[in-house]
Amino acid sequence: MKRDDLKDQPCSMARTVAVIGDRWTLMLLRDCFLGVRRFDTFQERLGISRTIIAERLKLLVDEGVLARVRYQDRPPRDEYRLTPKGFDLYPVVMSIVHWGNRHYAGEAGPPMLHRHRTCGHDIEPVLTCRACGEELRAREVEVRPGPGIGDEAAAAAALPPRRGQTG
Amino acid sequence: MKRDDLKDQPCSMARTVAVIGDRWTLMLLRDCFLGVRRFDTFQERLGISRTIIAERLKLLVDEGVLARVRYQDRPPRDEYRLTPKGFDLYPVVMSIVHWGNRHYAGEAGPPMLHRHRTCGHDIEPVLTCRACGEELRAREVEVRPGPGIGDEAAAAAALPPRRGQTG
DNA sequence: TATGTAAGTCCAGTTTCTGGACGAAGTTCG
DNA sequence: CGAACTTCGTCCAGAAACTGGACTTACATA
Repeated sequence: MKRDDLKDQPCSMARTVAVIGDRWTLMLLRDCFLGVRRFDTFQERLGISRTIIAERLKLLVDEGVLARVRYQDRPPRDEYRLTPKGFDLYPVVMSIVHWGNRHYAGEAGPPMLHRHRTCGHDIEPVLTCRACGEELRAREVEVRPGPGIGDEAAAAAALPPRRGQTG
Repeated sequence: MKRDDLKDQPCSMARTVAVIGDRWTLMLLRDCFLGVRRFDTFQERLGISRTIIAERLKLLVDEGVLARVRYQDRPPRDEYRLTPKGFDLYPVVMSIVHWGNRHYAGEAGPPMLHRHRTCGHDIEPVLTCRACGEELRAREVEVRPGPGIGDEAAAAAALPPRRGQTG
């Protein structure tokens, strides 16, 4: 398996990971949700090679996660903005942040605080089922091959033998 | 910025990404939630170098995401199981899968289906606020430096100038 | 004794990532 | 005008990570 092969796997996790499953891409997305839009701001905040910034931003634009928008003409300057598809990544980003808060905050507490404007409380995010509103727990979720799995061989290989929670 | 520097950043996203922000680590976690526990099963399903499998599993064990548990003595054999800390990653994994289902499912539909045993419905996961139960949207979340940010310089650098949604 | 299984380690070649210099296209300053 | 500045990148050579495949360990079975 190579990096690009992930895109072609009959697995939504693999396909997503092919796009955003990379240290710097995830850090770029964090900054996008914090309102960063310009190349140099990304570069200064991350402190990594401009090559990588350019390459990752290009990938995210190609995938429709970010849009390159001209914000002035003379001289021509573009900025990078989250598309609706990009905004859909908010649960991913927020879940990652929350896990870090829970397991890697020091004595003092979390480095950043999140407040829900609509209710005024500090946020503890919970992943719930749209249908019943209950919190989703791995053990209460049943996974099975779906219509997009491909052929029977793929379906057979999708789940490991004799067990199953998620995927 | 190098890979290991992420661990020391005053940012929960960076600290989490330092542990799980890697293509193969994320794919390993997918398999863990599907019930895979053995080295060779991971290797066969992912089709990548055994070196990488060993290295990533070791990292996850060192970080307390997986536990290495002996399941037979003669010959000695260990398996890898999610710890409670590892199970806490379920929202991360499920959010990633859901984004893939939403944006990368083909005509036929998603490759895998998830059913909520407790209510019987196919799952659409939603990230909600524990306090008010509403769906979390980036624009309704206010971010500010918290107690664990470190010094004032860190707090000033945490948010980009003049904007802010998440982090 | 030969073969098989589970869980790794080791190695040399390839690919990717890195920091730092450089380029392009326009504006502003003196 | 000409020099310096801005913003957004590209280019390069060295460093690091990833790759497939062979090898190792420690038992079991035939």
